[in-house]
Amino acid sequence: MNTIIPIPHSHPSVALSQRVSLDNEDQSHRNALRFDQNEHLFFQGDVPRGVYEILSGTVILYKVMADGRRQIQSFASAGDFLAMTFADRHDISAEALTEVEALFVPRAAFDRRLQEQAGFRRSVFTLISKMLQDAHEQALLLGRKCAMERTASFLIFLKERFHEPSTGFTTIQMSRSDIADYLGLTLETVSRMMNKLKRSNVIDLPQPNTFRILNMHRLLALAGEVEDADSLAA
Amino acid sequence: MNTIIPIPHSHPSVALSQRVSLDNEDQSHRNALRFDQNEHLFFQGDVPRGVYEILSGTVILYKVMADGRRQIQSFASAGDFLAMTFADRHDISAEALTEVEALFVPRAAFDRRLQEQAGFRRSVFTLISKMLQDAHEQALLLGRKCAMERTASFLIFLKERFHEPSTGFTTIQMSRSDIADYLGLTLETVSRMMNKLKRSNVIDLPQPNTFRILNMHRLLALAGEVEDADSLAA
DNA sequence: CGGGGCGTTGAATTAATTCAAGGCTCGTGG
DNA sequence: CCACGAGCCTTGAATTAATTCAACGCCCCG
Repeated sequence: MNTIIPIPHSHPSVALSQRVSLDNEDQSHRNALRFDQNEHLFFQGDVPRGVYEILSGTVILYKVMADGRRQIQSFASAGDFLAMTFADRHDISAEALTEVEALFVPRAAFDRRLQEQAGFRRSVFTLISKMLQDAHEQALLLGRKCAMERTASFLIFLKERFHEPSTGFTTIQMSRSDIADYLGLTLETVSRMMNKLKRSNVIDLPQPNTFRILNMHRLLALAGEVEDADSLAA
Repeated sequence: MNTIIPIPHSHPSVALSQRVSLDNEDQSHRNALRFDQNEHLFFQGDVPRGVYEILSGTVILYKVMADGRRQIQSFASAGDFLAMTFADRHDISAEALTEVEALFVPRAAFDRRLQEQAGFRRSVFTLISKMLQDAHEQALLLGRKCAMERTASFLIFLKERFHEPSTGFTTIQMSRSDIADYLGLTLETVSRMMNKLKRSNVIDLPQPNTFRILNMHRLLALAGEVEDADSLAA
């Protein structure tokens, strides 16, 4: 999962061979699909055929450049719709970070629901509004925040999204390399920032993929969300 | 226009006092509005009341952090819809870069058109798809491209959007500071990159705000759009 | 003529990357 | 059962891309 994707734009044959689950499309529309970890739901460059509604698991959406540099756009999980595009090609790839269950809704059926169900249309619009706002927030992070601010912001995001009340901890589902490609940093920098937060007792990080926020106020300040001066960002 | 905005979230009273044009809202719905250069259509934090359809001019959409750092999200011009959000607050501010004419459509009227006109709904969805794709492209630029690649990408974007066939040149409507806040760089770096492109005859830059692409192939390579090795990026 | 706003350029500084080495964990096979 | 290797993660040192700080030039307007 952590290696550079060698094929920026999948050739149709390649894409098909890797997406065995999509064979189900033809058997029955609005089908439940299963994707293994690291399997792709679709590739940048593919022709969109319908919308995926995630039922369980986590998907990463990303873009790659010709030389392999990767930018992860977002993480999608239960309740999210993917590929709600009217473009003739997917501009991003979608890869299962964990095992994923999804509902596939062909474009025509999706269109019909938009037409006929006002409530559905409203919730889709709300979802898209949220996606755009997230994209704005991400642009601010990538364009204007330093490494520590990005990392702190990310940990807050993770907690809001993946916190497990039972243990009080949050599991980091993705590798340092994935985090780096989401935050526009290198994996070494991500590691350094996280361990710096650990050493300064802002977070508890018993394992590389499990953490707990010890000082939320401080973390918010470090994330640049509060008008607080020099905490320990430098 | 180039100074840091001192008020990240406008207080309602402040926002109203600056948006005199909005007084028209109550006189007649679906009203044509005029905004002077540097006037705001709305502020980050305002309650959205409807959608703006740009008829002429250019608008910048941006976010500011508590300490004044600014990230410009996008430029909107004729045909674009702004504030198509279902959130209860604007997450970004919209400022007229030039004199702007816009149509204001109250949210209820916009909803109705969405419900009743399939063609309108489709074109709105297509527009939103495009906005999301642009946001993805921007995230890739901000997260993974170096200063020269960002600058080259921006010049190509400007040309596609603002090229004037009559003169063969493209006018740069915004300041170096605006460009920097769009590209996640400093204004000095933007200036350096542009003049480097000028010195190497990739572009013609007779005035700071007017340019013409002399070597598109080279510029595309520098933008990271082509699998080309070391052009002169460094 | 003077001054403000923008843009350019150089020099010093710094934040983040790159390169390199080593450590931990887990699964597999001897 | 332990050894070994692969895959991640961490950490340090050197390097570099971009920023910061500073000065200056240009152009337009009062």
